[in-house]
Amino acid sequence: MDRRVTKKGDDASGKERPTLKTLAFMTGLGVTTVSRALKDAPEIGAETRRRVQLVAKQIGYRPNRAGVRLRTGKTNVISLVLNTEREIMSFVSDIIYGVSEVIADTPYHLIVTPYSRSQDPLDPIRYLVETGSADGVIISRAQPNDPRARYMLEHGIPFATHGRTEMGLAHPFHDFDNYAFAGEAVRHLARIGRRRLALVTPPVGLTYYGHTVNGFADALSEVGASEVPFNTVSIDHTIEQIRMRTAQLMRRDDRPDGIVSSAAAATLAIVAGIEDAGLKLGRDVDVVSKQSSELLHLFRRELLVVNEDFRLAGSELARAVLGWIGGTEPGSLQSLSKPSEVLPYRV
Amino acid sequence: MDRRVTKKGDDASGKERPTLKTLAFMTGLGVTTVSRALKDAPEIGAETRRRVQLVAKQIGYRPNRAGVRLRTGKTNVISLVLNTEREIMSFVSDIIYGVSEVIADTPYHLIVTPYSRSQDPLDPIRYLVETGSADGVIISRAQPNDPRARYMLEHGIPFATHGRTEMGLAHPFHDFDNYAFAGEAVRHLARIGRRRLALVTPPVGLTYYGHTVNGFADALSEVGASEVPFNTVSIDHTIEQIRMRTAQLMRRDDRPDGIVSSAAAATLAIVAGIEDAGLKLGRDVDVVSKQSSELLHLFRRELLVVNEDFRLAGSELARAVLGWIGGTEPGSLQSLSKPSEVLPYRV
DNA sequence: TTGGCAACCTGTAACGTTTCAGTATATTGA
DNA sequence: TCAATATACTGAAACGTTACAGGTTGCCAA
Repeated sequence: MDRRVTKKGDDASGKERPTLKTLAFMTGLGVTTVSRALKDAPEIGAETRRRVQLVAKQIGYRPNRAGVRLRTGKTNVISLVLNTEREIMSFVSDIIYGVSEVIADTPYHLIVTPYSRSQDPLDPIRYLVETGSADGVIISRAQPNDPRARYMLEHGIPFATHGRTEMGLAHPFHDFDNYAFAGEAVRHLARIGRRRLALVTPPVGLTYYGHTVNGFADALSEVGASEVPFNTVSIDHTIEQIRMRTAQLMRRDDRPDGIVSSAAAATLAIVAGIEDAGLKLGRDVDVVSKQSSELLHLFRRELLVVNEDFRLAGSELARAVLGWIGGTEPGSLQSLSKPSEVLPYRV
Repeated sequence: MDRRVTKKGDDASGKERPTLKTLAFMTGLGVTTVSRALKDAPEIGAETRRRVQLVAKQIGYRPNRAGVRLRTGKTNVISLVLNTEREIMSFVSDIIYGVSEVIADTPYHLIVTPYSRSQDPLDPIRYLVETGSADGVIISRAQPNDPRARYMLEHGIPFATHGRTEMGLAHPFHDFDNYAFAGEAVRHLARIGRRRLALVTPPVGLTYYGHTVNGFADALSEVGASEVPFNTVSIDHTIEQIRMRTAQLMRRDDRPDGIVSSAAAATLAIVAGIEDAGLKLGRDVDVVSKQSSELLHLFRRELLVVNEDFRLAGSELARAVLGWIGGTEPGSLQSLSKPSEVLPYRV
């Protein structure tokens, strides 16, 4: 079955989508000349160039992606690789929009490549590399020793990671300064008189787990507060688990009077746990939490929040991959975003 | 610049990605035969077919997308078109995962095509159709008279809408039964003694605005309760606006004792507004809200919720587009999902 | 024996693009 | 004046795939 409705020939009539051949016919030039004229090649006369570009614009010529891709191998695709189970909800939408903003006026398309719990996180990456499905890749949940980053470096495909790695290899990344966040959180709690602090960590194994834990520990000793260990949960646990274990913790005699939480969803559970234990937020205990949308202050006005902007992260990551694809030194495409101040309830 | 690192020739050695030519060389057959053997064409001998398929699997042959696309026009791409400003956060992530689940074991890729406030919603659709960038499209925020659906029908590109249209034209859709939701909500409120009800509607202009309003009105007269008009906001308004106007409403003498909310984010604002007015949820007023993740019960235990499953919506929409692409009658690819019961706080 | 036919396989062309290796014309240098 | 050279353009080939229009072989009926 031939997909064409009518035979086109060289006549350039009809409603078919224009190709280089159409342009060549209309301008009376060769296909090669047209192709080069459109990309401002120097060996094409200035007038010819303008003429071709004018006609191209007039008839709305758009290069055929399949043609380009087949010939050059360039896909004009950026792939965002996401974990279907563990990714934070607002992260997904914000980062997509952030990426979109940046690639909107480029020829790039964004494809979303998900993988699930059951799979090796390397699987989708291998697929992308082996099939050459993308010119660049964005991954999240970076690990200190990240096999995905290593694999992509080995195979020479440009990528950017959300979060840093610690492999001594330079690659683009964007990260939120979680060391600073945890530190600020501790200092703020200390400032309002809290001395016994607990931390609800990021998932063990991700790089920013370490950053957060270190920021927390360093600030603790700086302000002379003490830590109440709370290693039984991380923000990757379910709402129910976090809630239950927080309640357990808060019923103990040596319970904390301040908690630092690395994610908004976990914070909802933490607060529920606190209240399950019959305690009151703001009186018996204060909680500082990261959030990426303005919801926590509506939830409990007593919550102390620090904002992390995922849309910004998306934009930065997109800029970074595009930069690398465009030939910029990967080591220079790294950015770290500083946390906002700890914000108390605004009336 | 030629992208190939080494000249391949016909020798099938090296680390290049295998093509039909490679397979042809290895099996000693012609390229055409290999191509047909892989798609189980009847004019290929049974043994040859098995042999080719075996070799193909062994060396991990994967058809080149650009080749197929160029030759056949088939992109193997589904595009999800999203509004960057107005889309509900959890909607984006859940629907993406829902779609992904379905296309995971197909050759399809998912591309996300966003558009913003400033643009005509038809723009991205036109782009997709004109450039032939996708085999199928999923759109959200369906309107009774939806120019996007009309355009795609006219241009013969398969699509599915999240929400129904009312143009008398058959096309695939998935929708949540918001008429039933609003009705159930009203009946539940009546059952617990609420008589003066207000509705926070979906965005005016979307089809499900009408469904919701009608379900609300019909149930009101069924149970003999009265409506407190609250037309100054919809769930597309900002948190601040909803909060402020809810507070205003709740300070009036004729304030409602029951509110039905069409979205979780709006509900947070509504509750804040209620409390701003010095009233207490569950005592002075009850609120029934739709939600798509389990957060509202953590927020205020007194909230009454109905769950809407966006991941399911994503799966259904994907199945629908794929069905249409596969030749199924579009009119038969329609589904409506019934709301859960109104759930009070679970201990 | 021969013609016909089924079963199985093959080469060529085309999709739209870019690159390579030119060609034709005008311009320059001596 | 003639050759060398720069300028402006061109055709053919190739990327990997599929559709079309054959080609060979073997077998059977006449």
